[in-house]
Amino acid sequence: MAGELFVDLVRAETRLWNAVDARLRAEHGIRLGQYDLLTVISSRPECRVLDLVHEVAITVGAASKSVDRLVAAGWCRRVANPADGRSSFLELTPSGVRTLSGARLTYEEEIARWTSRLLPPGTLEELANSLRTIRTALEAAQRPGCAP
Amino acid sequence: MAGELFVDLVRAETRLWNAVDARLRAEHGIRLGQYDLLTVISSRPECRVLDLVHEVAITVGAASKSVDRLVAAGWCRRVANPADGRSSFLELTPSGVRTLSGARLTYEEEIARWTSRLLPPGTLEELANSLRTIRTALEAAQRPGCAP
DNA sequence: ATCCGATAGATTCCTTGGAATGCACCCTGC
DNA sequence: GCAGGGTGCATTCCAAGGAATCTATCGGAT
Repeated sequence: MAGELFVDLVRAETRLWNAVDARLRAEHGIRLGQYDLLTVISSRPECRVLDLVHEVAITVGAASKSVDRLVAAGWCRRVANPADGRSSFLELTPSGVRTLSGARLTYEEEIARWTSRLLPPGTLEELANSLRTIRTALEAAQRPGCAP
Repeated sequence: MAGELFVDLVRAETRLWNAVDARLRAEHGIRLGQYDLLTVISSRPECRVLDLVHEVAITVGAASKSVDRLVAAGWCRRVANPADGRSSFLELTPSGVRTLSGARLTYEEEIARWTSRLLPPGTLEELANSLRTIRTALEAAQRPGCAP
């Protein structure tokens, strides 16, 4: 039954998310969701709100409000997009860069604790490949213009 | 880097959750989170609110309110626990049983579409094993009385 | 140049989850 | 038996996301 695999996927993701979130909040004062968004912003040259939407699969409204919070926290700012007056480019502030790089070790360490330190290298690699395959297939299907 | 695996895990889970949720809502009028809870309740003989909390890793308050909604939807009821006046046992109503079994095919089918129909059997099995290993390790660590 | 549909995103309302509090009820020591 | 701490759950308050609406802007057709 595929359903059992799905339940394990959901439970593992939930608990791993909670574990990483708890450590990031306690040690760096940042939520995992925010860390995630900052990472996306920092890795894309001219990142807009819509790019966050497509990357993390939340609604436009939620993304817009999340960015508001990142801006309020001083980690991010909106700069005018000269080529399109409707949108802004998002970029990290120096404080955002510092927070992100300061939290990275905790992030990687806590994840490694429950993945690479738990599974042998070959198994780990196959896990990574399988998850990427599933992710890629879903992203391709959920991209604009796929009604059925 | 373990972080990349984690991102793929989160993105795959989010999008797979959304895909299954959308179909369950459209075809059976039930949210995936509710389907999940009903499944847990139906699979445990004397299920209490706290059992849901431990199984799906949400807070007591959230679980209590989720059960309220299941009751309001007519899928579930609380029956007095004769051995402990503080708690109730949760059980499905006939309508809950019908809804659950009616939705099961959609659930399994949509999940299979992105897992067993996407990966060869051996890879699939190893994916299931890895996820279960990670889940089990996290559940063991997050169980009552594990402060560090 | 202007009109019109499409797009980016901000805003509003509603639902849901987390954290903290309150309140029975259980259980142990005395 | 009855005080006092612990437990199970409901409730309250607040933060965050989804859906729908609204506004400004873009881009193509005329």
